[in-house]
Amino acid sequence: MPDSSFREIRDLALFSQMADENFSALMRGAYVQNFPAQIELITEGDPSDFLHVVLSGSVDLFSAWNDRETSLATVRPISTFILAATIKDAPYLMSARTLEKSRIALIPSQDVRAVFDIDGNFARAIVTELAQCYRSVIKAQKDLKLRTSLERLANYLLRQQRRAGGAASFDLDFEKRRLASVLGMTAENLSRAFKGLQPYGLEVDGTRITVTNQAEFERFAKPNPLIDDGST
Amino acid sequence: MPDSSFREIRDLALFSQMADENFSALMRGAYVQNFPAQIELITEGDPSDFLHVVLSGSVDLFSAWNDRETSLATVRPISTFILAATIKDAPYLMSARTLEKSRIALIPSQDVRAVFDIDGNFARAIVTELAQCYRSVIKAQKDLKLRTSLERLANYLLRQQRRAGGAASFDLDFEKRRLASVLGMTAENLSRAFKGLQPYGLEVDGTRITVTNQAEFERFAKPNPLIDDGST
DNA sequence: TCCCACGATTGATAATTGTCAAGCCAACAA
DNA sequence: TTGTTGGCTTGACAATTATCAATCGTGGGA
Repeated sequence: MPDSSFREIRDLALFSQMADENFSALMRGAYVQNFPAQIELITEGDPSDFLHVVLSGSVDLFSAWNDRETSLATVRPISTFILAATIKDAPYLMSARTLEKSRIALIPSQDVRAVFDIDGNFARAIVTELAQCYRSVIKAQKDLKLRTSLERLANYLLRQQRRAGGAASFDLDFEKRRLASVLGMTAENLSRAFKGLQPYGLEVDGTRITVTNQAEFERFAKPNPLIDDGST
Repeated sequence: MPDSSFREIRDLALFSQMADENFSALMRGAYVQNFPAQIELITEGDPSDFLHVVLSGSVDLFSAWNDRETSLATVRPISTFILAATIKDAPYLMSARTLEKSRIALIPSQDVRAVFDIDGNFARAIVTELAQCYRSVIKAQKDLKLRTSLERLANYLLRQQRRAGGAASFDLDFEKRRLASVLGMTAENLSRAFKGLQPYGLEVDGTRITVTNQAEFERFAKPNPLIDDGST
């Protein structure tokens, strides 16, 4: 594994506090690979052989049942995914595919579990990471169960606006069909939802979004830190 | 804290492997309390002062937004809740209320975090617990996004049937209005959903459920271990 | 015993969301 | 340039789900 990737991973909160020798042990069995877009990295139900770290690009976590499919999350650099499956030595609950050309580090799950057993700092870092993940999913759950699709879209846009720096105009960071899936609706419905938000101060031009009336838009969206704040 | 409660808690996977002295330290600040039914134990948004352990009775975890409310989970003995908030020292994402007369142990979050920092076994146990919780929520998410309400109900009934021992007849373990909320639908819809499942081999008499045609019912429900299995 | 409270059910209706088919448009390759 | 592809949009329609109002039934409490 090249030194630069090594450094990037070491700097992750998950790995930064562990003992040098344990980190080295983890990296010995690890390797970095470049994947083109639209490659299925893992398939739900498979045993969790590797902990994955997205170094560049982006990865879609999705799941299918009975001919239906839904996106559950997007993983962006630098972060890991399927940590829970790795720790529990349980099958993946989600499939993963690259959204674009991506560089991914693969760390054998076995090694992760072994180091987890002997390195308290690593174990504690994992706790923090898992607690964070858990709370994110709970928020997503509340978003889904408490809001209509129009409200989910409005709040998604506010979150995206904030991530993009807070300006009135910003770009969507992925294609609308996937956004629809993430928000739990069809692409057609998303299209109509964008229209439905215009009366509340939204303008859409392709992938370019402009909030023309921030106050009115927020009055409609009613964002809530216990659902929409990424940090807590 | 009475010895019996002490023992029950000690036997939980979360606490069973930690050092005696650390467990004692945790228990010193803890106390057990009896609550009547319908008491709000915690409120979302509040700081997480205590890790809760349900010793008897049951607790509903729910959340509200914009005058709507939804049940996210039910906690039954013997298990803990709001572990993630405690660990992260972050506000509760859900409110909790007793569904019936319940005995709850309260362990100061501060103590939990302190012991977590010094006891590797405790930290590892927390990881396992959090990973389990995380995967449960992911399954719930998939259930919500991939299935219609009829399908969610059918699969819920199959899970409940299994929990109850697998016999064709079994009882619902809580009132229908709450079941509706858990399944993400209205009580009226649930009522109709029960009717809608009759053609697939289901009989309902009040709280008594009978699967009259197991094969046909499962053919409709299409249960999937990656959504419906509690263990993995 | 009767009455009340409360959850469950039902019917009527409306809102929301999904499905299907067609058309639009920009990107891209021949 | 032309043709093709794929994503996005639109319209018409159907299915699903929610809302509102009324009723039913059961289990306490007076």
